[in-house]
Amino acid sequence: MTETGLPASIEAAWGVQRPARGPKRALSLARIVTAAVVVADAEGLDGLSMSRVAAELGTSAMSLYRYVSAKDELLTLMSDAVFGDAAEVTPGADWRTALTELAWGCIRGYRAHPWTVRIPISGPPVTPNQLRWLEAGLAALAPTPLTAAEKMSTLLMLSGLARNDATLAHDIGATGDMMPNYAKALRHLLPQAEFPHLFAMLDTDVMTQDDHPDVEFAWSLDRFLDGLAALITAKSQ
Amino acid sequence: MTETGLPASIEAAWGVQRPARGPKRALSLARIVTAAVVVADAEGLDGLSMSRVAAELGTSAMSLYRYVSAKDELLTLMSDAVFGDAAEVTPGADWRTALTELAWGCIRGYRAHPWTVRIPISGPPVTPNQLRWLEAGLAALAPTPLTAAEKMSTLLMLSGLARNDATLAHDIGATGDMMPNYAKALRHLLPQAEFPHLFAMLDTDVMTQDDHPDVEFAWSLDRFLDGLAALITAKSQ
DNA sequence: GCACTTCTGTTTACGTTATACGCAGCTGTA
DNA sequence: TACAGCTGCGTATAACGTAAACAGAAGTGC
Repeated sequence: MTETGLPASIEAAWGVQRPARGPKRALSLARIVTAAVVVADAEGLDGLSMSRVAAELGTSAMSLYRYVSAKDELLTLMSDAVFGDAAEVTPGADWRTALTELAWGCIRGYRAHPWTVRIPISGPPVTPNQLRWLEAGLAALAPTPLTAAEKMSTLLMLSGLARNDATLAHDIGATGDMMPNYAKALRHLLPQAEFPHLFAMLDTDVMTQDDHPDVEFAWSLDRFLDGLAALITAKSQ
Repeated sequence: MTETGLPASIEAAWGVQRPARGPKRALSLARIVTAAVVVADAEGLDGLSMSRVAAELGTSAMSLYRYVSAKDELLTLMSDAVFGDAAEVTPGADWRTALTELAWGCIRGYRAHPWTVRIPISGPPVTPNQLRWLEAGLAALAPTPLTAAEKMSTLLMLSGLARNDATLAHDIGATGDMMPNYAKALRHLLPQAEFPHLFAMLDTDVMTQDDHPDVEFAWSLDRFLDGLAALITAKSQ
């Protein structure tokens, strides 16, 4: 904790240096975070232990605590690192295409590093890439007649939409191979009288045959943006 | 694992009995789950250990493994227990009010037991209350011209919306007391030149003064339902 | 009524985890 | 040059989930 009330590692991520006394530092926060991302990519979030990350860097687990005061902080920084290029928007785009690009930027990060969704959100956004994404979203919404609160709600919902899609793709899709079994299990277990619509759904190939996940997210995103567009045009009159 | 390929505890939740040999069972799955919910309510998900749940019931930790083969299964059942009354819809309601009620049913569960959002989704829905909720949603959407895939996408998005709202309310709202500090911290840390819109947002009271969370969710929900209504009327011609 | 089987709760133990503590040495400043 | 403070590192600790083995209880078949 420092003057800002934020953990020192977060400040370090923003480039705040600490007084340089003592021996040269053997590691850096950036190296630790990238090593942790490598481990998580290879072995998942369950395989990510401080020892494992330290082994990747050739040091001991406790050395990392010189840079990060708890594992949660490392997770927060890992989560931020994943969204390095999620905030890039083609300049001059209207709000709808800009928001679409921002949403797909999130999806890109989630698809590349699916473990990200398992990291608990530990508070309001404070890391550089997260705030860059927020800034880009606010810039895109600046010309619209939405109130400040509505802009924030819009962006919170947008990122939540992406996170939700990634969660489903990761956790349900992981067991996607047993989807045929899934339908069979439901048919055995459910009392058909109480679940008529669900039984009808099992007969279609919707449950077993998964669409390309991008199609599903694009659909959800378009529903939301349609609703938002309706509000914007209504307020523009 | 049994014939359905599902864990025995899940089948037990559906009322499948096992052959009754050996001593009388001292506990029941339902008692274990409710005890675990009590513990999680009191001490959060981090404070929920098998020993802690067992202590709540006056037995030892290993006893629980006669009913649940892993902690994850217990978590799944806890998550299901929270949504006991989320699937209740006033009969005869049109699709929009029915979906609204279903969404608020989720929110009710999340608000009462915020730790639910931290439980990872371990697969497609298989527990009774989750499937009841799904069935109610499919029933509400039955009169609409949406395709089967679109109905599923709609309900997946609806539950994701609620989950997202709960996640934000829980993780960000937990640190809500330090929200004034948050704005101050950002002002200190961010380079203003790169974050003009965010700085402007900090001057409003949107970041610090949090609305009643229900307002925010209602807004998000209405945006989505507006977009869905547009699609439905377009398809109805 | 009795052996056998099956299921019960419990005990013990193991492997991992995050991380608190303490030490020895390096380095920038006075 | 002295020293204060920070460095990396090894060790130690407490808690966790759960595998394996065990003694006893309750049904089943003869």
